[in-house]
Amino acid sequence: MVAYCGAVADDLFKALADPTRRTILDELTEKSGQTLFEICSRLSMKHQLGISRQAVSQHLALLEAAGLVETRREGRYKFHELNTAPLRQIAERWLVADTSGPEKGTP
Amino acid sequence: MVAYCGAVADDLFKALADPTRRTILDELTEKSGQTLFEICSRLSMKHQLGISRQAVSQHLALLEAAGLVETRREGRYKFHELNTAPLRQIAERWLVADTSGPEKGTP
DNA sequence: ACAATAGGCAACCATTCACTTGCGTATCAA
DNA sequence: TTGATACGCAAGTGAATGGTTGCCTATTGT
Repeated sequence: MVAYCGAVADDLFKALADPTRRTILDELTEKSGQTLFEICSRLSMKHQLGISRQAVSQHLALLEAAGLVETRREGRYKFHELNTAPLRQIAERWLVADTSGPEKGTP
Repeated sequence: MVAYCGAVADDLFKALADPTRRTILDELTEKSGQTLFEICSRLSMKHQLGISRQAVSQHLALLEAAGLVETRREGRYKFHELNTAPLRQIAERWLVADTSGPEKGTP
């Protein structure tokens, strides 16, 4: 089972590489099911991010491609919901059978 | 406690954004304490990565800056060891208090 | 019907990034 | 000492990335 090593993992890690996208995930964690404008407002108000609507839209598209965000349309509104499932693969890739702390200095 | 939201997290996620660096982490997971040339050989042999020594060195520098790799010199050899500690922050950031599966379709 | 709202598409620009190339330094073996 | 090994530093290059601007479509309210 090496599914997480392919292009899917690439999309996932690339999506997480940007601080703005991580902040969007934070916002969706706090309140899932927000519209584009709602996310824009929160980024501007709470995080002082002077960013255009289109920029946020592109970020959301990347997050959706990575499977971290799922969308649902209702009329002219499009709601964005967080999906944390892909995140579970990350830790499992390198934390396999290693529940101990970091063994730095040889004791 | 928002330490994982700062520049440290930025280094961490940027380090994980590259597939070659993730492969290096895989190799160090399999055998920790490899030298630069050893890593180069493995990338070339096992993963068919036609990449220069300097490129690998730069990747290792990034991984070290992210705290994922720690080094130790012995003579002219420099051994690279994996440190999985920073990875634990990732899951904790968005998987907080959500141990259930992904609730996609409402059942 | 008409205007306002919510969002999408595409081109362009500036920066960053991965990688190479070339040279330099330190350690070890002969 | 001489040469080979292991690694570091720095500049340059091409591609990818984040962001903006401009225009377009669809839905909603009056």
